[in-house]
Amino acid sequence: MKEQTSPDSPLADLCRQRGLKLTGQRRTIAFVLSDSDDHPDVEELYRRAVAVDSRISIATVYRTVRLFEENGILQRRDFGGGRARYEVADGDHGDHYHLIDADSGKVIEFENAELDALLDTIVQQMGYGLVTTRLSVVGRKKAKTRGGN
Amino acid sequence: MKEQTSPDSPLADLCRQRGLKLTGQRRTIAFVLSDSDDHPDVEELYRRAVAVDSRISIATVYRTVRLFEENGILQRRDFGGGRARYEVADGDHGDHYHLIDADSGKVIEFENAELDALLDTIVQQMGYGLVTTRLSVVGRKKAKTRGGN
DNA sequence: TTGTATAATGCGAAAGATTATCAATTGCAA
DNA sequence: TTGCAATTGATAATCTTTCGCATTATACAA
Ligand SMILES: [Mn+2]
Ligand SMILES: [Mn+2]
Ligand SMILES: [Zn+2]
Ligand SMILES: [Zn+2]
Repeated sequence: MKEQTSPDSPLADLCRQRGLKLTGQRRTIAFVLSDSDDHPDVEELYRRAVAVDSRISIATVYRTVRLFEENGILQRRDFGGGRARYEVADGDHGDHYHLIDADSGKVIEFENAELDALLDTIVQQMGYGLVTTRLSVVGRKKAKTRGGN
Repeated sequence: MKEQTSPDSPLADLCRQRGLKLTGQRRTIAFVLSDSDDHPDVEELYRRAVAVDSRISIATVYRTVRLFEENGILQRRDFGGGRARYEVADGDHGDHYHLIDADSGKVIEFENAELDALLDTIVQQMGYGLVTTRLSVVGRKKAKTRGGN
């Protein structure tokens, strides 16, 4: 008789690899995260998790998100607005950056090797080793056609 | 008979130029800000302001800091830690960036024209005009000498 | 499988930063 | 100097996140 409420997911496996106890709630939150390709805040994660398994409290989402971040499974982002937002940590490949549409708030990801290198060089020249880069740019869509949307 | 508690300052002049009513509290906060070359949070600004003129409440510091930011006089910074930090807005010259020492928390400013240009180019190529750059890097001091401090 | 030690959860309270409320005060234009 | 809208101080409210603690579930050994 199966009782498992949420399927396993890549993040659930990561959980095990880190030796974290895999509770039903964590499995559900891991599933929701694996299934997301945006940058939800805790409130939004909670909504998505409850839709999968209603036996979850927001306190556990807060706790799990923190645990996952401490274990390198999640990355916390700050796009302003006063609440933390989360996404699955980049694997091996380089970090990515975020462009926020000033009008819509939409978040657009981008990678740029030159930027990676330049930041590293700058920090090196200042006598430091680069630990973390916190970068997001806010932009406004250029009107390509007159009277454009 | 003079009653003016705080001297005028570059920021106080800016206040007038923007048509903002120049109250005693604002003059004091403007003076404190002009006098600072670091990145104080509101609590710290409050301390410094009270040292100059005790007739100031923290609510007014919050209000003033917000007003100044909305008027381009101040820039709000987020170095993590949950509280906003402030500094006088860069005048004409380009923005600067911040390197945070991972161990001491010390904030080191730097400018880099190549970085300015690269960010602008990247955003342009994505079809946007650059509005704001939010960038800070965390670094750890390289040991230059063995056994170094 | 069953039992147990331990870690995790749910719920509400607490904390910490910032904003809102509102009566009293003040800057400033007339 | 007056008048009045804008600002202030004190404090309550709000918002996000963390804590405390009794209850429950997981991992693991018997
Ligand atoms: Mn933030
Ligand atoms: Mn912050
Ligand atoms: Zn992203
Ligand atoms: Zn600075």
